[in-house]
Amino acid sequence: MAMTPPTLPPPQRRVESSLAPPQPDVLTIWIVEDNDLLRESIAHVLNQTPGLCCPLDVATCETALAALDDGAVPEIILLDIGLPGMSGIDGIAPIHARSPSTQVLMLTVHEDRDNVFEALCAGASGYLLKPASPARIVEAIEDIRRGGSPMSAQIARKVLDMFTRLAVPQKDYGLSQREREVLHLLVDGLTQKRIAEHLFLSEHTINTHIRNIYAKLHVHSRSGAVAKALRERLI
Amino acid sequence: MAMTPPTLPPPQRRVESSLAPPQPDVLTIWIVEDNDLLRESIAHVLNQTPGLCCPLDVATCETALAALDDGAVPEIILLDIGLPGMSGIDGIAPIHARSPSTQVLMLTVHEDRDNVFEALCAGASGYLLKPASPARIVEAIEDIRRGGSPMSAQIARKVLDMFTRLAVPQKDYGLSQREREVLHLLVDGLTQKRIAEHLFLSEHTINTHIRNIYAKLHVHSRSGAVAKALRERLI
DNA sequence: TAAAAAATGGCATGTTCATGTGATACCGCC
DNA sequence: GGCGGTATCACATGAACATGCCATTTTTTA
Repeated sequence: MAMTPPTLPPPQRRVESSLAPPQPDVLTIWIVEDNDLLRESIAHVLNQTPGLCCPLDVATCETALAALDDGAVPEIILLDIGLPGMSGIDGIAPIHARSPSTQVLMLTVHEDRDNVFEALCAGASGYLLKPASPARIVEAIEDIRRGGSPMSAQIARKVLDMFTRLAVPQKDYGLSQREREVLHLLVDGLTQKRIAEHLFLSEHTINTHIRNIYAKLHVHSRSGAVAKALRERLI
Repeated sequence: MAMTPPTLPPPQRRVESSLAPPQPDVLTIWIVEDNDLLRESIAHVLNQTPGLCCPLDVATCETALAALDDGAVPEIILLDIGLPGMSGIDGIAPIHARSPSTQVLMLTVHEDRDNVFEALCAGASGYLLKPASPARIVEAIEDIRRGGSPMSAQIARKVLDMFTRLAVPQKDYGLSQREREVLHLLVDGLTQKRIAEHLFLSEHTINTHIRNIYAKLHVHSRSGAVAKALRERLI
């Protein structure tokens, strides 16, 4: 089991107040992994690496969440996907709810593409295959520190596919600059009068623009224009 | 300049009809790169690698498109981002228009994140930093062959961010079944009257439903309801 | 430089909408 | 049995909208 006390002393002060010289840019990393050996070995690797620090390693999401509730804010959490109780995937959202700045790096045995992908969708910053060499672990953490998301090419393709599927063909209806502007305000729900006020124009002018937008988009109502604008990302 | 004849003989038959023993799963790769030395050196690497074959290397997109027009279908095209004339990014769409199955691997000198990202959005399958070691080149191509998208962790994060930004939280406004039905028809641009006809109900009833929808979504107009429905995927 | 496109403004009219204020009826549930 | 939610229907009214038809000015483009 995890050797974590039910309640933690404020952990983020531990680095600064420890015996070691103050390290302003030491990365605080937690590990959530139910395999005790693996967890402790990773923790050891991290604590041996200059610039990294692993003050907390636990076996369940619930324990880690409790620690977050006590006010600790790690930069990174290594989170096993296949945990007993609350799974790693389910743990991502509550972690981010408690500490939005914390980046979550998933740990997974096999490159289970669906699970990894789901984790990334849930907000994970990347993943690490275990067992990973110490070098690979540190490399992944460095990737994250530099604002990257370590993942295999296969997973990257999956994310990319999902992304480009959402990217709509982008038709061009020949809207002018002004018309796009008015359309944007239409989508925001403004009335003709409000749009006129907002753009310092006559209400009649806006009316004309709206007509032209309708003609170009082949619609006959605000709803139609708004729907088309949002669906085809014209705004 | 590129040493490519204006018109090509059907290139995809060259492998099978060559002196070498037939290789059913040889990958055909083209290179589009204006640096002659680099291009030829990559071509050399590819042709030296068992299972890979580079029958065409050219200096401009236009030349490659002409070759595609002649009916050649490479599995992969290595495409420089910074080409004179038509840029690599602009070349992706016409390439896919001519040969949808061809995967495009971008070549770029510096990890110009915006350009690379744009290329991926335009349909590229990954990218390769140049100069790349022969091993790295072959590795990237193998990634693609296995259905992956080689990219750095930084770029992966960018794609991931863009993707998760599109994934909306999915709030629940407590809409009833009927209300969702009406909302859907609203999004489709129907008037109250039409909706009433469509559902065999009184116009008054639809009016009431619309009011209730407005109240639950906290909006005061059709446009507002439509915008919220589309933006938050309520439909 | 002439034509085309965009931006601005106006008047008029019938239509549709948003909202206030009702009513009746059904259904699940504590 | 009563209470809350849903679904249905009704009348009324001022506001907003869609559309027809028109004119002037500026900017862009051929």
